[in-house]
Amino acid sequence: MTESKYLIVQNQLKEKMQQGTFKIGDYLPSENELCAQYSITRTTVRKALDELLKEGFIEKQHGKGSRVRERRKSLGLLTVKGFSEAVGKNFQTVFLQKPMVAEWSSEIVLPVDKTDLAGECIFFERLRLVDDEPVMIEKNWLPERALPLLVKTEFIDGSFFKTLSRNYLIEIIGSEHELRSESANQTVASLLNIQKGEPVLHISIVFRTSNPQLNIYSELYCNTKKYPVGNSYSL
Amino acid sequence: MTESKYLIVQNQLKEKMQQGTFKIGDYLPSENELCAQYSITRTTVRKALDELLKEGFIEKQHGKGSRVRERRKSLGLLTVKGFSEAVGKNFQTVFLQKPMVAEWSSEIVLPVDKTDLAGECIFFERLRLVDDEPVMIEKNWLPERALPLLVKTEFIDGSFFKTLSRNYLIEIIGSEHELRSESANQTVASLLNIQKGEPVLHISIVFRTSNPQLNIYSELYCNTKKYPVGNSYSL
DNA sequence: TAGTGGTCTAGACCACGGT
DNA sequence: CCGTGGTCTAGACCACTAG
Repeated sequence: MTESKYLIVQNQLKEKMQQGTFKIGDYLPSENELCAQYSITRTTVRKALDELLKEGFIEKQHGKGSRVRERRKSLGLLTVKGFSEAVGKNFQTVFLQKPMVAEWSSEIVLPVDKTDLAGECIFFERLRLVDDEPVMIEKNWLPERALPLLVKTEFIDGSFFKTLSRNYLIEIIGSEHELRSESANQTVASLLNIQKGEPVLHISIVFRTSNPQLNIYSELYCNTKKYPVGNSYSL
Repeated sequence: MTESKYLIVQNQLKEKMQQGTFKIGDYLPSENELCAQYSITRTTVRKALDELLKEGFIEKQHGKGSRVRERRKSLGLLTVKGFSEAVGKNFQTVFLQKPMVAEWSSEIVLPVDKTDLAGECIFFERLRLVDDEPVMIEKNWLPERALPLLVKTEFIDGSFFKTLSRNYLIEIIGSEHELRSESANQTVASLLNIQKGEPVLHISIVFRTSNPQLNIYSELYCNTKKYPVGNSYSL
């Protein structure tokens, strides 16, 4: 089965937006121009644009045109997307602890599966910075049996999720979150370069993956003063 | 301007689903049957069905038909599930301010549409309690032109979203969030019955609805000490 | 007024699901 | 096989935006 025409148009436009050929605020070619370019009818062009609209890539203005929408700039978490993909620019990740075998910690807020608790645990911890300012501490625990080689693996582009997908063909299929506003303790405060007692956003997550053996437990501590945590949902 | 044909079909089908003429799991009339019933072409029928699909009312099965979907799944964060559905038991809602005409407030964090700002604004504010303890302040702003009668409307089961769906046939189709951990100011602290300066979770939301004229702007302030904000995501 | 997107018609062929 | 939804064509007219 060959790819349908509207999908070709849709994906080519999407690529051009992601690659910067069409920048935020730019108008796409008009529907009639796209018809000509691809030698297809307006119905088909509109189908492609409707999909892009639905996915939040563009906005339409009657009488004017279709424009590339502004993307969310904040930390876009609480979804499947990790930090690397979410933040626009000037971000940096520092390992406070590279993946190592460790104990299951009582710091994990959400309930840990019994079967996970029964086995070994891998732990790693990272500090996320934007413009050289620390904004988030990220602690992760996961069962060793699911990813035995992780301790020796370099992360692709510094992204854990990308590494999971590329090297292990594992995808995130769901997650549970709990959010709390807390006063920073000494450790968190000094890492985030704030005063002890200042409010931080504490996010507890369990990621469910396409490998039923692999749950990922994360505790995040965010300084939201400059960079609020963002999320957007469509459909 | 007269209502477009696809909107007529869409809304009549929606009504029949809400009134139980079509129940969950039922197949809708086929596209060709709908064409005949309304004396319109398939393109127009499909436009109506596509909208219902987008809003989560139906699911389509190639070769079989369009079926009334099970209830909406939980969406992004805090989303469509308002407080009423989200918390298990022993909860209570108190109006601090019933819907009234007001000014667009600078308290709204996310950008307000120009067209919204140009018109009147309706505001209402509620306090949510669990076991008689206040846990969340919820402030809402929305354009008056979209829901002119809201100021006189009683909410169904105390739920704003349920009222939107049943009385106005409007569904939430997307949302954007920003989360911050903040120190409570005097007003927030006294309403939540905590000390000034204690950390609170501040959530800013824009809900997008199936009525393009209606965006809902919300600012939430949560005491997360006992009741963290939860969320789960699937697929 | 010219160009844009919004709606709609009346066809056509294909791919999928069940008989 | 038939009926379903999925894709697509080649037109048409309307409503909105802007010069």
